[in-house]
Amino acid sequence: MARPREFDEEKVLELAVEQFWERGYEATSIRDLAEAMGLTTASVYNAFGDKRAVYRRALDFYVERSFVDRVGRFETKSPRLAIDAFFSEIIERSLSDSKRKGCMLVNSALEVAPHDAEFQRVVADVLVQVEGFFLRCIQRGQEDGSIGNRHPATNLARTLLGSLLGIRVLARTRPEKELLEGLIQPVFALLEPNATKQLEAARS
Amino acid sequence: MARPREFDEEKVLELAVEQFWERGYEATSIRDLAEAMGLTTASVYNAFGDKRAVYRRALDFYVERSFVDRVGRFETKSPRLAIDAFFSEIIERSLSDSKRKGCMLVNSALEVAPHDAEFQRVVADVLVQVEGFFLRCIQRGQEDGSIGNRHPATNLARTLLGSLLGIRVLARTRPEKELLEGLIQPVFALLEPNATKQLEAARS
DNA sequence: TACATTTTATAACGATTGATTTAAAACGCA
DNA sequence: TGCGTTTTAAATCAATCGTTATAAAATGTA
Repeated sequence: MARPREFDEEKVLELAVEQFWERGYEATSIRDLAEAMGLTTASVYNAFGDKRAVYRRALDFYVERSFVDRVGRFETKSPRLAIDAFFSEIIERSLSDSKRKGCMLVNSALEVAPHDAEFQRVVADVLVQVEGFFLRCIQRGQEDGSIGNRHPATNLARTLLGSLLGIRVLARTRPEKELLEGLIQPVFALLEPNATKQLEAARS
Repeated sequence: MARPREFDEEKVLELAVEQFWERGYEATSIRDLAEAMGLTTASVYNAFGDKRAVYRRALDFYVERSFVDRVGRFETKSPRLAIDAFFSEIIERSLSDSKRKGCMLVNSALEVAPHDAEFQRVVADVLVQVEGFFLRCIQRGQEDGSIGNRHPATNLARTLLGSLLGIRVLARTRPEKELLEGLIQPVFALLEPNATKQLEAARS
C-alpha cells in the first residue's frame, strides 16, 4: 500500500538515546540527531514529530532500559543484596563511563524538567519509583531482621535515593573509586541489623 | 583619556549569573544574556570576551558568593552546628527556589564540565573544597567528642557531600520538605556522638 | 579646542537553528 | 501495468546563532 520504512524504530531510538545522553537536549541539533540515527531530518520528523518528541521517546526508552529493567532484576533478591547490587552496579557504571555521560534521567532533571511541566512529571515519577524500590527493600529487610529499624524505612529510602543522585553528580567531575565507595559506606551502615538484645538492654 | 564604562562590572556579572543560572549555558543566547545584563552584545564582548568567558566569570562569581561565603560563615561555629546550619540553609533554599534554578555549580557539573576540561577542573575543585569543609568539621567534632568516630571522617565527609548533591538534584523535580528533611535525618544520625562506655562494653 | 582612546549603538556577517517543501523512489493493491 | 500512499532524498524556509565591523558618543589630555 505504501513505501515501507527502511529503519527499525527501536534501533534508531537507541541511537537517539546515545546522542541526547551524551550531548544533552540543547546542544544536540536536529542534524546531529538525524546523523546519529542514520536518518535524514525529514525521516526524523515524519516518524517522531519534532525534536522534543524524539527526546521524550528517547528518555522513555532510557528509563525502561535502565531503571525498570534494573529494579526488576534486583527486586527478587534478598533486601540487603538487592540494595548492595544496585549501588555496586551504579558505582561501577559511573567509574567506567569514559564519555562522562552520567545518568540521562539526572541530566533531564536538570536541563529539561525545570522548564517543561511534562518532563518534570516524568522525571519525578521515575524518582518516586526508585524511592519505592528502596522502600520495599528496606521494609522487607526490617521485617526479616536483615535491616535494622533504628530509622523509619521511609527516611532510609530517601537517604538511599539522595545518595544515588549524589553519586551520579559527583562521578561526573570526580569519578574516583575511593570517593564513591567511601561515600556509600556509612550509608550502608545505616542498614545494619539491630544490635543484640543484650546491647539493647545496655542502651536503656 | 577615553570614554568611561556606563556599567559596573560586578553588577552586570550578577545579572549574568541570574540568566545562566536559570536557563543554563546552551539555552542562553548572547542576546538573552546582553538583555539580562542591560548591555548591548558589543559591550558584552568588549568587556568579557566571548560567551564562554562570561559564563566562566559568572560561575566564579556564583561560587564565591555561594560557597566560599557560606563555608566562611559556618566554619567558626561548633562542628555539629556548622553542618546542621549548612544543610538547613541548603534545604531552605531548595524549597523556596520558585524558579527551580537549583545550584549553578551542580548545573555546570552536568551541562558544561563533561565537555570542557577547564570547567571540569573548576567544578571538581569546588567540590573538593566543600568536601574539605565537611572533613574539617567532622575531624574537629570527633576530637571534641561531639561527633562519633564509628566511621572514618573522610567517609563521613564524602557522605555529606553526596547527600548535598543528592538534595540539590532531588529538589529540582520534587521540592518536598518531608522528602529532603527525611533524607538527611539518617545521615545526621551517623554523626551522633559515641555511645557511653557501658554500652561500648556491652558491644564487645 | 583638537586629539587619542574607549565605549557605545546599530547593523550586519556567515553559519546554523528547527522545521518544511518538493519531487523522486518504493511498496501493496487494483 | 497503473494508482494511491508513504518514505526517502535534497533543497530550502525564515529565524536565530555567536561574533564582528562601522561609526557616533564620551571622556582625559595636549
